[in-house]
Amino acid sequence: MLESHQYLRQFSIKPSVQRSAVMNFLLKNRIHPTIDEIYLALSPTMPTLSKTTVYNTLDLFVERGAVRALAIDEKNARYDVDISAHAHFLCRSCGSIRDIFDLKPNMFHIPDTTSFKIDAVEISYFGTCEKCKGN
Amino acid sequence: MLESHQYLRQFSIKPSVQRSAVMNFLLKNRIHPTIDEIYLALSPTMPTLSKTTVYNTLDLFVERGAVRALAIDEKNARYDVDISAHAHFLCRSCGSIRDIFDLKPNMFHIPDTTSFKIDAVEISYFGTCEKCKGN
DNA sequence: CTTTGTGCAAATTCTTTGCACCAAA
DNA sequence: TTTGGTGCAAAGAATTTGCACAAAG
Repeated sequence: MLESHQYLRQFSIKPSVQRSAVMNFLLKNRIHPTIDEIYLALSPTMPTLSKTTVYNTLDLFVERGAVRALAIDEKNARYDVDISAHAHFLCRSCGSIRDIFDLKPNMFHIPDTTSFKIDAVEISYFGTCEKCKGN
Repeated sequence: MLESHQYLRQFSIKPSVQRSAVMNFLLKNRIHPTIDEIYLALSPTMPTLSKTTVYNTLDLFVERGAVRALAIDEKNARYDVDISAHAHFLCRSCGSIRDIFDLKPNMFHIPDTTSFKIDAVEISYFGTCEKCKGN
């Protein structure tokens, strides 16, 4: 939890008990969780935690560049602490998301456009994960 | 409108007045519209049209492969009649979406994975469009 | 007739907002 | 104190569901 505390400072985020707990969860659980998953995971040990705070916290994290908000899941917002260039795979059946690191770096290249300005790329794959394939 | 009628048959979709109107709108307005935009555009000339029907219709179109549902916009579902391989650009400021066709075809290549099964790719760019750049 | 499609209203789900209280500097 | 953070309850927005009626074959 101390790690999370320090980690937040790197992004000029003032650590609070709640913020450190959320960041700690993100760092230890690389599952691209939804707001609800984060809330449900933390509320047992932090009974006073509110979902509003989880929303506020992640908005702040995204604004400060500490986490990426993913657009891959139409249903819920998903968050990723890994801000390096990589793609994602969403299982349509169970909704789990996994990282895809082994792509050519040029896939994440941002095209040079004169008319409009691109500042981010997101590469998403969809399909069925190994667990769901069997069913 | 007759075109839309024929177009739907290609995807084994039984044309109804509503379905043809929705498909006609999609074919003539390549703006990756939301459900609401489609509904608002059609309801003046089809006063009895309901939003439920627009939802049902697009679910059917997606299921039959006649349109693609885009995950690029966190707020609303967006639909694209162009099912060829291409990427999208979302303007964070005004929410407009434009097509990006000039990408290397290998960007849309689906990686061979043994464990899980990929069936679709989506490449999304984010930034500011020319109109919004000025403001 | 029988099956399929449509549309209303209600319900659900996710997210945002307003505001009062708490905590840290 | 004063500023910023938290959390409750209510509001808002997008989507889904249940069901009755209409249309098509």
